[in-house]
Amino acid sequence: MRLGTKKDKAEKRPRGRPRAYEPQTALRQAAEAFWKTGYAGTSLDDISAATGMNRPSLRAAFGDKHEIYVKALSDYWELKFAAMRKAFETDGTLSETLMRVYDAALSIYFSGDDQVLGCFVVGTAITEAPGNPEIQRIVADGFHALDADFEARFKQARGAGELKQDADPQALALLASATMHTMAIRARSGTSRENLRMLAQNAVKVICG
Amino acid sequence: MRLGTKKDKAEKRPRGRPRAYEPQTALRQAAEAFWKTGYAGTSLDDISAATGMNRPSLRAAFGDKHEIYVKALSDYWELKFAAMRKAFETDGTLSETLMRVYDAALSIYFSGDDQVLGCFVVGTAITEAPGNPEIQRIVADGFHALDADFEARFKQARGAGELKQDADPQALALLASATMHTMAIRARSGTSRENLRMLAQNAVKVICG
DNA sequence: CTTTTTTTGTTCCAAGTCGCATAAAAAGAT
DNA sequence: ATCTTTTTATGCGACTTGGAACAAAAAAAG
Repeated sequence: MRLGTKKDKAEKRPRGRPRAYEPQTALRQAAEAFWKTGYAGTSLDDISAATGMNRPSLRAAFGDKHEIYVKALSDYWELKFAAMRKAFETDGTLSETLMRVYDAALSIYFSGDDQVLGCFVVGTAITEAPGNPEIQRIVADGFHALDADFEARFKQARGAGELKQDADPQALALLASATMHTMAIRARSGTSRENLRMLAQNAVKVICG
Repeated sequence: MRLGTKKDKAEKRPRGRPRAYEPQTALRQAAEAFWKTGYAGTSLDDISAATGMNRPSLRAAFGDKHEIYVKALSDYWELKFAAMRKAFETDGTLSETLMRVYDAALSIYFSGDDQVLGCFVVGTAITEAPGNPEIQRIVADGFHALDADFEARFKQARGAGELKQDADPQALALLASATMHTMAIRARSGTSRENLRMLAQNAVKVICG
C-alpha cells in the first residue's frame, strides 16, 4: 500500500506464490454472503464457500470476521455513493433527477442473483449497530452524506425556481432519504420493484409540491 | 388450552409443579434479547439468561429458537399496533395526531434499558426476512396495516378539509410510514431522540402541506 | 538447482450452540 | 402417606464456529 512506484497494471510480479483470487472480487463475494444472511448469520465457512478462498487465506487477506465485514460495508458504501452521485450529476428537472436516484438505488436493492436483498446497510448493519460503535459510526456517516447530497440538490432547485422559495431543503432532504430507507426495507420484506418504483414516484410528486 | 371453563384470574391451580415465570413476561424478556443482538446473534443461552428460565423450560413453553422469535415478533407487532392505534384515536388536528403517532413510536424505539434499539422489526426481522417467507409475511402484513391506518387518517383529513381535495391519501400514507421507518433506522444508528422528533415535525409540515 | 518468499490447503483445538434424556422438585389427587 | 402430574434443573452428545499451527505449493532471486 505504501510504495507503489508504478501504477498498478502490468506491475512486476511480487515474489512468492501468486494469489489465486482478486482481492476486490473476493470482497464483493464476501459482501454478498453477509448481504444475504447478515453478520451473525454468516459463518466464515459461508464466506469461504462464497469466495472460493479457504479460511486461512481469508484471514491473511482481510483479517478476522469483523474486519471482513467492516471492509465489505465500506466497499458497499463506496459502490452506493458512486451510483447515487452519478444519478445526482445527470441534468434534468428535480423530479427527473430524484427518480434517477431512486432507480439507481433500486438497481442495487434488486441486484441479488436469486433473492431480493434490499440495502446492505439497512439489511445487515442496522442490526449490528447498537452493540458496535464503529459500525454505528460508519452507518451514520453514510446516511448523513446522502442527506447532504439530497439537500444540496434541493437548494439548487430552490435557487433555480423549481421549488417554492419557502421550501425547506433540509426537511425535504430527510424526506427524500426516508423514501429511500422505506424502499430498502420494503424491498427486503418482499415488495415488488414495480411497486417500489410507484412509491418513489408518488413520493417525488409530494416532495416537489 | 382447550377447556377453560372459568375466565383466568383466581383459576383453580392446574395440577403439577407451578411455573416459576409468567409466560408473557418471559416472552418480553426474550424479545428484549433478540432486540439487542438480532435473531442470529442471540443464542438460547442468552435468552435463558434474559428470562431466568433454563433451556428445557424455554423449549417446553415456546418451542425452538425460531418459534420463540416468531412469537416475540408477533407480540411486538401487537404492542406497536396498540400504541399506534391509541395515538391515531386521539382527536386533534392532523398534525397533532401524526406527532402523537411519532411520539408513541419514539417511546418504543427508545425504550431500551441501556442501549437505543429502534424498532424490533426494522432492527432484527428485516435481516432475516429474505431467507424466511414466514417472517417476510409477518413483516409485510404489519407494514401494510400501519400504511392503512395512516391512509384512513389522511382520507378523514381530506374529507374534513384539513388537506387539499387533490391530496393523495395513499401517497401521503406511504410517506408517513417512510418517516417512521427512517426514524427506526436512525434511532438504531445513533441519532438522538430530539433530532428524530425534529425530523418528524419537519416531515409532518411537508406532508400536511 | 537451491534458497527465499508468499500463498495455499489440511488439520487440529477450544469454545459455543442446540437438542434431548434424565433426574429432582413441587404441587394436587387419592 | 403415596401416587400422579407438571415443571424445573442438570448433564450429555453431536455439531458448528472461529482461530491458529503446520506442511505443501508456486513463484522469483541468487
